[in-house]
Amino acid sequence: MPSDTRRAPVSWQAIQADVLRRIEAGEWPPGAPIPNEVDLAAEFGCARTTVSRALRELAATGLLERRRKAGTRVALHPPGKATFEIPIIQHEVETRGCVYGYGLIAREMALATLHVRSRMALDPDASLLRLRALHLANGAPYMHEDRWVSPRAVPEILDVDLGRVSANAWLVQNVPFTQGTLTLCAKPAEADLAQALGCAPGAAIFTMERVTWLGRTAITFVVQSYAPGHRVTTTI
Amino acid sequence: MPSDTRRAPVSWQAIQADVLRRIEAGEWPPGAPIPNEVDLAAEFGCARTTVSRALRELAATGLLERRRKAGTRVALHPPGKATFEIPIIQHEVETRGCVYGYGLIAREMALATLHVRSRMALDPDASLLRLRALHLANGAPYMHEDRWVSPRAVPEILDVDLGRVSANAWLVQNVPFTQGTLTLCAKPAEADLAQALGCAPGAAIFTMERVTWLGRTAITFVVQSYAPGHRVTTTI
DNA sequence: CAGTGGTCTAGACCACGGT
DNA sequence: CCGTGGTCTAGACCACTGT
Repeated sequence: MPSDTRRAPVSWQAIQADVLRRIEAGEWPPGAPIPNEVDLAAEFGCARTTVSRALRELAATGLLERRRKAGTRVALHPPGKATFEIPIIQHEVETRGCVYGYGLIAREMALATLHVRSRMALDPDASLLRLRALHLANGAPYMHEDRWVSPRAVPEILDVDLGRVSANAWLVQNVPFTQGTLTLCAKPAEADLAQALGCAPGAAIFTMERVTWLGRTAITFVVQSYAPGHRVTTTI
Repeated sequence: MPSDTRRAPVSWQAIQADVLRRIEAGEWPPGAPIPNEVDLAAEFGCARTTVSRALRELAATGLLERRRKAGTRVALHPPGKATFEIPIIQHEVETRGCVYGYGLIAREMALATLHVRSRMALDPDASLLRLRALHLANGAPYMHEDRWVSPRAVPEILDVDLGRVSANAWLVQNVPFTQGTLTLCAKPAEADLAQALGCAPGAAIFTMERVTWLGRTAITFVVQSYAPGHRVTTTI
């Protein structure tokens, strides 16, 4: 009976981890070339495909730079891309162990302002659904939301009872989006925003502005203003 | 002579684009299951591996949800992950068409505060290099940086002339990092920060706090406070 | 149990881009 | 030119999980 000469398969995660280890250990310093895929495959005793898979993600995150013929190098400028998830507010609040609450402040049809039109790439006569709402954590103001929705993109929203379900939640469950733009900044609280959030006028407010698109049609533009002290944490 | 029956290879990008198109078109609405890999491979006339590759990235971005046996569905909560690159300040300023400037305000060895120690996982007696610096755009304050560097992790930095090269730039070009934590928030400007940035005390300041790690060793902790009006834009 | 995604293989061809 | 990464294939086995 012949001996079973098959190796245990080598996982791409294992290779990735080992490459990371060598970089951390200084074995492959920034800027240094690393062996090509064929050699690495031989060293690890696996198919080249597997090495490729392992290195692809490292290159995607920017830790490695790959060019045909030139080979693969440890990036000289570890570019550090940060990713963070756009939260579903209710989940976010409940994750912090608080009771979530929601209140609709205003609902109206309105002509888009110039600023909104430019962000959503709309015609000058575009009429949008404008919503202002407050999200609560344990009854305290958590985030104020000023939202514009295009009924042309999402006609169904006109029939939704947005006093009960937040536009955020409804859109998330009913309209997929394929692209989005997110802008982060700090703003002083305007008088009415300060009143809604229950903070002093001029307080430093963390603000997220978001436009989401389905193909080439803008679905919604929203300015979310968080109560003072809000922090967003992500991993690089 | 037999006719050449080979098909042109089907690229995973093409499959990915087509899947996206169907989702955008509403053919596969949120929550709906999509055909399994074998069926899709048959439909596209390619190997299952190629379909897998196409769908993997869509699942990674959260547009699709995949579970063994249950199959693949269009995500009900398109979670929207935003990614943005940690900028090299000089590049960022120059990209905006401004002349970059840099000034070191203070350089000292100091015991880490409790806050810094906890963020960097340091011993109570850890002595760190503390730097305060100002980055300028066209001579105007652009960003104030309060940085702590661990000489244990990066002893070479003690010999660098940080009056000429910013710690940011030096670290980026000389020390790779494998992990990092980024916190974003809005803060009112303290008196000395307001003076450094040339703004009113209490102004809303966009702040990024960052800790970077090489393996399990914290390299640096930095609080970057941007001049009022700063905005960060990313794509989802 | 059985269907589905996850992964690995060995081989092949191609595209890019230094030399 | 020709080395390197990028990709596709056809087949196989495995891991997870809903039924």
